[in-house]
Amino acid sequence: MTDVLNNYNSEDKVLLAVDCIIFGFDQEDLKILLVKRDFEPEKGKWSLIGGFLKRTETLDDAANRILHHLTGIDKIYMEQLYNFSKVDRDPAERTLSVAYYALINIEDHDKDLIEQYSAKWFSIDKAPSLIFDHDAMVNKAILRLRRRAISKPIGFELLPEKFTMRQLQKLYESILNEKLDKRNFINKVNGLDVLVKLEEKDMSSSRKGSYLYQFDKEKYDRNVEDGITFKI
Amino acid sequence: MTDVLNNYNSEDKVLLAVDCIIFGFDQEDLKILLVKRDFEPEKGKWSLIGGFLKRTETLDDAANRILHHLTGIDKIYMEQLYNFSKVDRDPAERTLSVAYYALINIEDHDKDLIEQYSAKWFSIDKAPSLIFDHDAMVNKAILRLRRRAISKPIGFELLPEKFTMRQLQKLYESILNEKLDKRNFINKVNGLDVLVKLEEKDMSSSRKGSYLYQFDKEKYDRNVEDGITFKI
DNA sequence: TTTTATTATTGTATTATTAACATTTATTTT
DNA sequence: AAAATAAATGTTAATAATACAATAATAAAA
Repeated sequence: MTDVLNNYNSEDKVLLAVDCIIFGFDQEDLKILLVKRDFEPEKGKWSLIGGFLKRTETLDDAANRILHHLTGIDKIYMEQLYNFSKVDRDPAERTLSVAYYALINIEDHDKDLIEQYSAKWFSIDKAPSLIFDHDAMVNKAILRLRRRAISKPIGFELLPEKFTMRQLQKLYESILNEKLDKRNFINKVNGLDVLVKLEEKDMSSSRKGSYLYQFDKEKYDRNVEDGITFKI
Repeated sequence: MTDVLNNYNSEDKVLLAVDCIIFGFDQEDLKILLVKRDFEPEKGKWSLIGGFLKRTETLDDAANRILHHLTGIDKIYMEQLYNFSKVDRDPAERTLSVAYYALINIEDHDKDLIEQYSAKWFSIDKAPSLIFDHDAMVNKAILRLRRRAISKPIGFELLPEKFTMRQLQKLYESILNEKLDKRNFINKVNGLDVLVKLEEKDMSSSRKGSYLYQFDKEKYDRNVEDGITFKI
């Protein structure tokens, strides 16, 4: 690159990390996926799944590549969260990090495979403290997740294909970190008209059994567009 | 830095730009501040106010430094918007850009000084098309601004210290890009209990004159905390 | 001084949404 | 047959949002 085309030459270049906050849900708790870091600095400590941006890829690409490389998880939808840029956030070298977050259904992904990569699921409130500013990243991601959960129905990503109302409610309760009223929750969800009630019942939780529901992608897209609120 | 301390050495480094979407309001239109780019590539075209991150500063610092350097505007609150990372977004060299946005009161800042730096205010819908992906940045910023405007009262930043209800309504109408009902707007705003009504009147707009209002910072902080909605 | 023109100010009735709240039903186990 | 368990269901009250138009204050013009 010559000086004729640009005068960027005197500008500083930096390392750009991408760190992923992967949320999962196991019918009880909201969880995040962490890895034991296998290189210096902070080798051996728990951290978010992360890596470095390559010159030839977008941040979205990098996030997916890194997640795949460290967990085997493939092609999930991640959303950019924030750029963390404290000058000494990584003691080894000036590095900025772009945090990404995603929601996945724990069951959809091979647990053994994930553990084999030495990644591990932790309940949000039982997670170890993390390297660098990763705790701050997780906190920010939780806030974002909460805002998202009340502006549109979440569930597609975190629940199995078929789920009970109770499961959906538990998911919401763990995201919002508060108890919700059963009847109001169901009324609200039904009002959104994005679910189909199946004939099928889930018998695992009670004698009576509870109906299973499914998201209806078409209805979802038709009805959810304009930022409905889900405050319950 | 030695290999013992880290193994980042083989990682790519990139240029990181910071581009600022500066919103202003002149009692009529929502505006953005643009500059004529004075270096290659795309020299002479209109662009957002931008520059490069230095190794020794945070992104927030860089945004403020760049804004100050190009417009003389100092120490305003800017918020990080998004990191734009298309591989060929800058044809000259692999560069990512972190967009920041801010709201300022046009009158508060020396217009001549700003123009002297060859920066210029443009109404949102009359702005020229911009270099690279800057139009996409502006669009994203407008969406963010809209969401912010309905989740908490905006005005502090964009209006003069004393303003009329009509001005505040005009501001909202230009952000949301829709007509609002006078009476409902006023009722809603008064319901928030963040303004103080002054004795003083603004006589410039009518024979009757209209009362001036001021934001009450304390009330604002007390009442606005928990994400009230401003949907009107 | 009266009239006219202009913009500001104000309130109510209706509708929609949210919140609070407890009983009955289906089924299996004892 | 009784007991135990979790699921399913609806109403009322409170609050918030919306639609809507007449009156008041003043300066300028006649």
